[in-house]
Amino acid sequence: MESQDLRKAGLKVTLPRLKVLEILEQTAQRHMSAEDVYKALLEMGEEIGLATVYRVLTQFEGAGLVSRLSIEGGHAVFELVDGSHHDHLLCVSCNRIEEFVDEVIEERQRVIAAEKGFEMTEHSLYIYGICKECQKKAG
Amino acid sequence: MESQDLRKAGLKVTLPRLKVLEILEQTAQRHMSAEDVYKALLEMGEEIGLATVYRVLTQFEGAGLVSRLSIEGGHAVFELVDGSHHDHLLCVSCNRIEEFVDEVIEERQRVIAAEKGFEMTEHSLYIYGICKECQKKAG
DNA sequence: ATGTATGCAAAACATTTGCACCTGG
DNA sequence: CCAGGTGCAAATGTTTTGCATACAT
Repeated sequence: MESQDLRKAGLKVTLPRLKVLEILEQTAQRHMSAEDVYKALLEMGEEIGLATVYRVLTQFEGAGLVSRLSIEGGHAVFELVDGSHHDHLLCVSCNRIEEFVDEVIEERQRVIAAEKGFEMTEHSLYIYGICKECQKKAG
Repeated sequence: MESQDLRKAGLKVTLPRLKVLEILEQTAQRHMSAEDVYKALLEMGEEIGLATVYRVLTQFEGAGLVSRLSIEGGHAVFELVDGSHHDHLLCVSCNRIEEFVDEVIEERQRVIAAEKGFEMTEHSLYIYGICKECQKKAG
């Protein structure tokens, strides 16, 4: 029951919010831009404005339901939060996104922030490259 | 003689390009947005259009003279390339940017990319936090 | 000369906002 | 009923582009 998630997050349970959450949960593609979500809603037959999609995603981010990736190249990409922190590997050729966790890197980041006198609030790590499939295609 | 750098990069030596390069080299602030560079040019009395600043910075990036940081929050920031790779620490309160290099992280990234079958082309790592000075101010 | 580079204004783009209307609790 | 949510269109902020003019070689 997703309405619980919304209520828990202090958000009124409305149709647009439920539908956006549904899209994020049910779409195979785990990482979606606001535009992607908007298009998915249209295909689903829901008449929800793009501005609302942006508002809802931003609220979800504030509520910790969703996190926003800041990838190179214009538009933001969102993913459902599943509790576990992770970083991303992006294929520059096919835009596939994979996730990984590396405790060694996490620890080094803490050490570096401490050395520089920073109180770390968050961090973002993206590795860009060409995935296995695209390497094959390119010969 | 900066004109050499431009010629070496395959760029015709023009006044706007020389001036932008000069700003990047002589400004205390190592990390500048296009707008920052544009304002610095105006203060210097140079009548160079913002569009040109963008074009020049993009060409410099292509030529490897400059690198573009993709920081959260809208506008891109540029820095002169000095040969050494490094990552960044950003203060979310005063926007100060510090640099660091960590060979352990570099190596782990290579390993992770290899494990996932990616041919790594580049990576970006930003640690966000509150710097020492801002911690003091905030009490 | 002549192929590029520049300046300006307009376009493009992702995202945000103002406001009248609608809706969930 | 009423605070809060939504849709639409217009505004925003950054970056890009078309085109006529100016410049480097």
